[in-house]
Amino acid sequence: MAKPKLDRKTLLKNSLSVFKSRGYHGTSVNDLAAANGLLKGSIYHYFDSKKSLMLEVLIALKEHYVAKVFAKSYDEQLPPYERLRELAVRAEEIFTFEETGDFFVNIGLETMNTNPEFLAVIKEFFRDWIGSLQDLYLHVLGREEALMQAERVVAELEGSVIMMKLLGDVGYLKRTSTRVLNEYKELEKLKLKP
Amino acid sequence: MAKPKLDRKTLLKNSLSVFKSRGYHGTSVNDLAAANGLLKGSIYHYFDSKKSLMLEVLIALKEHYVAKVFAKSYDEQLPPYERLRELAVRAEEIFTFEETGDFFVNIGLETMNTNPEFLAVIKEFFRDWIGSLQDLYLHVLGREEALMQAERVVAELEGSVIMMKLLGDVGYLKRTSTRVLNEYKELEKLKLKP
Amino acid sequence: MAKPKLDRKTLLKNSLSVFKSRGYHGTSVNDLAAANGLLKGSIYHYFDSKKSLMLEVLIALKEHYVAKVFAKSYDEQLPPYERLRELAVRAEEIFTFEETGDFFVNIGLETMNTNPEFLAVIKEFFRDWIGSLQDLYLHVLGREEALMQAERVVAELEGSVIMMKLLGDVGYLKRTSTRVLNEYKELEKLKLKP
Amino acid sequence: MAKPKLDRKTLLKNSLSVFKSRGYHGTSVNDLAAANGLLKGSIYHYFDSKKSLMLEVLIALKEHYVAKVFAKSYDEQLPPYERLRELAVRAEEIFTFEETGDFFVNIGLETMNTNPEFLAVIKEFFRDWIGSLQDLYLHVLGREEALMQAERVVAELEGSVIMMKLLGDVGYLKRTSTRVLNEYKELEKLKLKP
DNA sequence: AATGAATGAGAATTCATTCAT
DNA sequence: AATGAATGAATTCTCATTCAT
Repeated sequence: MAKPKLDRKTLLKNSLSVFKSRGYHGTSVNDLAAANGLLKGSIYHYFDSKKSLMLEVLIALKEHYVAKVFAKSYDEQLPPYERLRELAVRAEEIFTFEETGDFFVNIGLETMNTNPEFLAVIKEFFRDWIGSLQDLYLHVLGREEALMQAERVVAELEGSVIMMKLLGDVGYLKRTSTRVLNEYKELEKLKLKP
Repeated sequence: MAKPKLDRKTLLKNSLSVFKSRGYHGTSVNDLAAANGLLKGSIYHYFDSKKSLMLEVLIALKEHYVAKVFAKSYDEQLPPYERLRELAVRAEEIFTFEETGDFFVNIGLETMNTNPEFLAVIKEFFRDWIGSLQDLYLHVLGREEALMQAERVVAELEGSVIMMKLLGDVGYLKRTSTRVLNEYKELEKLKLKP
Repeated sequence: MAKPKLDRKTLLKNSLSVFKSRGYHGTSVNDLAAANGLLKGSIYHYFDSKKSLMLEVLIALKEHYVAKVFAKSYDEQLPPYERLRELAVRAEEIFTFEETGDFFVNIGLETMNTNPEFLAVIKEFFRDWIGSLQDLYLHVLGREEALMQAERVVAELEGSVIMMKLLGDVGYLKRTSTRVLNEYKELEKLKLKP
Repeated sequence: MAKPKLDRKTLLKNSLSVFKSRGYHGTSVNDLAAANGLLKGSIYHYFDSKKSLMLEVLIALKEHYVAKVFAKSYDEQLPPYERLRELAVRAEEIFTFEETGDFFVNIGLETMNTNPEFLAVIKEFFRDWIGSLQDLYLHVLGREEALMQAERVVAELEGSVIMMKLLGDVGYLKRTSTRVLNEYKELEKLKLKP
């Protein structure tokens, strides 16, 4: 009774979606197997442990963001403001529809004390995100200020997403990203005629 | 074998401190009993279940904030800016030293899907906090804008605390609260000479 | 549904008898619990792990031998030969009826590579046994020769027990202990008129 | 991906060496496959089950001893004492370097209660060994005494090997085989001038 | 012949909860 | 009130075995 040939990508995707809705501790290996149409023991064909599966999920997701989202920041085809706008649009989609954006925060907070190995990947995710934003802010601010601004924007977005989730109010994120974009425009103006 | 009578307040405090450092699922009833100098079975003299204990902890903590922190907003003895400053100072203390501020976020995110009964209390906490800030912003802004501003501030603070925790960078929160206070001052100026 | 109050001694005895007939790996925690009239999970009230239970069984058994059997060697009430005879009689009983004598060998061989912590206790058992025999041989031999003789006797007895077990022939042990006793008598004679 | 045709002999040899170092229960089918450069599923092309593989290993090993070692006893080219010496030398090599001599004892003790089918082969091994020694002792002793002496020697050797293994003392075996040879010489002398 | 996917039973262990004392 | 024994369901993980390709 073999066959269906489950490729790693789908497996990670299915697992991610379970982890997303149940958290790390709340997800059992049984849940993960079921989400992949397998029986409990069979998941160990693909992974050594629940821990290593989560780790791979985190890494894959992080890499997806780096390649597909944060990369926009460095797209020389577009003017900086447009790049920020694209980032913002993508972020909104991700957070609102894919419900994936706060995954790193959720898992990070939940497992920080019990599974520090996850934290390394999560930190990388945020550093990459901040780095890509800092790059955009360098067009309108000095090095030091650009970093602080990037950090602030990430914190604000994450804060918004969390409030959105907890309070069930979809407006938060929209308002935050609009504000960020407007502020960027102001900074551009200031830079032109100081 | 001192029998310190174990009043409800200490019991909740001890339990809170365990939940804080281990999360909900990560905390065992054994941990809770031990933190109170009891053996596992004995804690059931005080509570029906782990769930109901957590619920009571959340409620007590929320009420503590309402009475001791958010109340500052309505303290007519002080000018609005000073009230905000007091709130900010307390918030910083709470988040940085007591590590309690993000408790609601942590537990909320961890248990949202598995224990929705907690979410009600968590929502109340945030609505109260936002309400108290809105009251302060009403001194310098219209109703609608004051609400949005209050919501934004809470989101920013929570975002900062989370980044602080995950990235291990203590600066975030300090900078955020400084910024919030400065912006308030700007709003006060704007209002005086429009 | 609590009560029966299982004392540690019976628990160890029951566990020993399961380990004896099934070996370490062949014994499941379920077996151990059942042998004590408990359900699987309940055994963890008494022990941290299967490993630590086995360790305690080994230690208790070793101590029993030291106190109840090997002690005979030092009994000044009896002449040396009589002490050896008592030791031999007890050994025969132990090996033949209690089927316990080769427990240390069995477990030692089975777990040597996987659980080296057991080996320490097993070595102590054999060193104590050899030590007590050496003491008896000191009455008729020099220090060095007494040790070698003691080691030899232990090896012979263990060899006999194993052959007995594997080949199902009860004679082995009897013959070995008879021979050991006779040889001791010869040594005594030799010493008197050299 | 060399396909070395994997003849039965190598397969059994590789499997033996895994069983030797991990025991029966401690060896997984995966280990056995890996030791033969195969993947788990593939080993079932060669064998029905782990059990039947072990059985074949035991049989092959026993036959090897019969043909290559015990056969020495019947070598009319040599005087009896020399045959015993050759046997002793080979035994020492086997026990000390190949670590194979106690394999029958190890597996026998470990599986006696769970896999009695192995025991038959193990018994044959010992009976053959004893038989070959008895044949040598018939040159110097009567039938009954020769058997007892042969049994005793085997028991002593096995006992020595086990003590050697458990206590990590290499001297045991050497001393035992030297003693056995000396005693044989004494018996020869006794027979010549009674 | 060899593989790799899948199985399903069973392993050790954890844990919230109950209850007689 | 407090205890400690017991439960039983759930959890992570292992493993011998099967079978389509």
